[in-house]
Amino acid sequence: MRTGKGVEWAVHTLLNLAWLGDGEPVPTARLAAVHDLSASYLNKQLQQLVKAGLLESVPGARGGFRLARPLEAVSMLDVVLAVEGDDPLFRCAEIRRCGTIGERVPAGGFSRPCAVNTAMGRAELAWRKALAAQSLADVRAEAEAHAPAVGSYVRGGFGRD
Amino acid sequence: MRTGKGVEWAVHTLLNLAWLGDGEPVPTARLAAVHDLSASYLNKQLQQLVKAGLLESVPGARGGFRLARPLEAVSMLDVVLAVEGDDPLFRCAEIRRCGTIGERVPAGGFSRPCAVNTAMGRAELAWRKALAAQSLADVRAEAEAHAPAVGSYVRGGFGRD
DNA sequence: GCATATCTGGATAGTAAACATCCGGATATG
DNA sequence: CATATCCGGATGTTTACTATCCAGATATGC
Repeated sequence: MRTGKGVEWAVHTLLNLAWLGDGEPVPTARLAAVHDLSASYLNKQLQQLVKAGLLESVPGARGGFRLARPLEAVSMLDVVLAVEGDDPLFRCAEIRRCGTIGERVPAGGFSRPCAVNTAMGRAELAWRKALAAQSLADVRAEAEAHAPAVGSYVRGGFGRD
Repeated sequence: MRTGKGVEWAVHTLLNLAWLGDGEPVPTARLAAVHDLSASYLNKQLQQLVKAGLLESVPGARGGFRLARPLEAVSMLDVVLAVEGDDPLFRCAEIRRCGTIGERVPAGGFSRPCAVNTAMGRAELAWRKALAAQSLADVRAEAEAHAPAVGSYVRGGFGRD
């Protein structure tokens, strides 16, 4: 059980766009080149970010993607939900009611909640809260704190992270 | 991204064994029958629980599985780690250093930590703490709180949940 | 208007992981 | 010895993830 690469791709790409600074749209091909990613596939992830309102896309020549909001206004949870969807980490299959012996609940349902599902849900809520508490600006700040040599960022050629 | 069914199977099976009460080992076939699960596959999950020290197995005729410790001493995290392994939810592919443009780190590595990985790791820690804070006894209590009719539990034929 | 560059979305294919079954070997019961 | 069961490896099935490709729409610049 683990998150897909899309999350990593998306966060780094959003940070790259912020580093670039100007509001000029950047095409997928250049964003992909920064980290040697598949342009076609990265594009699919970016489309998800557009749908979620984190990016704006500009079609046509000289088009591309640009941030829809500042990094301060984007949480890690926003990115994860945009890329992975908002399905729960734990999907309760309700096996408790499928038994040949245990409780029989009419197909309609209307039973009390499954305690296992509730417990897993509490943990997922903690995960989401922790993700929501961290903005991309925080992540950028942390990355920079480890890299005091700000001058080493390659502007125009893209920095790293 | 989601947890496998093994977690749900394992938790319900552990609760079933606790409801049974006596220390007699219960064979996989009966445990599987309670929830209409595949006996062969459930057995694989139970083997993981044995390795993790949550269950004891008894080979031979009249053999089966029994709890290795009381529910109070087993956390939801114990079960999740036993079944799913302790790989991180987010696996950092270190794409930040793979770029043709960005930072070049000698293959040896020795760079500062990836801030994206750190942020995701914090969220996972919150998830694990929330799981560790809930014991199977808590889950059982919550299930029973919703089902005041204790007498409805089918002893000998297994209750539900 | 036209050639070019780019996003959009669907179709498709490849790969990895999860899910599930089967079987031979070991162990214990009676 | 016949039976019941756990154990672990081999194998097959299904699902999700990863990745590619192409036709269509849109915008730029000449």
